[in-house]
Amino acid sequence: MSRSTLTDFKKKALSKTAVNKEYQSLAPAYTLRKKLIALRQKAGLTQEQIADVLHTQKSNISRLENANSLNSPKLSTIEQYAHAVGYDVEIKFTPKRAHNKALNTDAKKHRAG
Amino acid sequence: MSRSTLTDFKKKALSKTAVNKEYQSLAPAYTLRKKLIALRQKAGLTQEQIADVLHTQKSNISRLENANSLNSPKLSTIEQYAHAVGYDVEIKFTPKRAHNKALNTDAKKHRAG
DNA sequence: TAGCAAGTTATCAACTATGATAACTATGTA
DNA sequence: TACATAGTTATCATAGTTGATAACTTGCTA
Repeated sequence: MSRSTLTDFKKKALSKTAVNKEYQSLAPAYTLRKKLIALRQKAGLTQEQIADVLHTQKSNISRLENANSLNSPKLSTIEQYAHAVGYDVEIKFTPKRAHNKALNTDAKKHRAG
Repeated sequence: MSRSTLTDFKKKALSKTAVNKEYQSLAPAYTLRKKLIALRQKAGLTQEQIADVLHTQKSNISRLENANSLNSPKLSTIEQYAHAVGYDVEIKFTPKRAHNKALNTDAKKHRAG
């Protein structure tokens, strides 16, 4: 296992230009969901507890935190989740980084896990 | 007229807890749209030019920048817009500020127009 | 006046995120 | 073993965003 699977996934994802575009939008989604989970655990809440606060179901919270990344949540959904955990949401715009160069993580001897 | 209308709106909005919740979500939406417009103008692009890049229509761009604030865009939509203008999107979570206190703008002798 | 560019608003169809329910896995505990 | 908790996944209906077209306003220019 290890990283050959991930490498293959990247190659496939980058093979087509259209898919490449979608792949690029995966990174922010990933970091978002990791942030959501981190905030919730930091608040010491379960998915079900957040679901109760937001008057929804724990399955929906799970989907938001851990989706296929094929869907993109609404901004209001993120805000509601954030409020339930005690945070406000701010959208920051940073100058766009280089294109596909940034994806050559494997060539950099993979320092990060 | 002048600000009595706005005051009434706030009172109405704050009268019910449910509506209060929606009202609070207006501020982030406002700042977001202002940011979007600022970024576009900074890039020297028109709504139609962005629409072309994203393969959509200028009316949709206008709606995104200047909606009733009754709708909440998808995160991917914001990201696509940002990319068209040369920016990446990052979602920041800041500890939630105080609740309704911040809404007592009228009591502060309304310094802003 | 006419014409053009930029942006807004309204409308409807198509797409998709969300709400809700249920069944499932994994873990811990008695 | 049984039971409970936490989280995941699948499914469908509903709600809401987006796509697309058209008509409109405003400002600028000839």
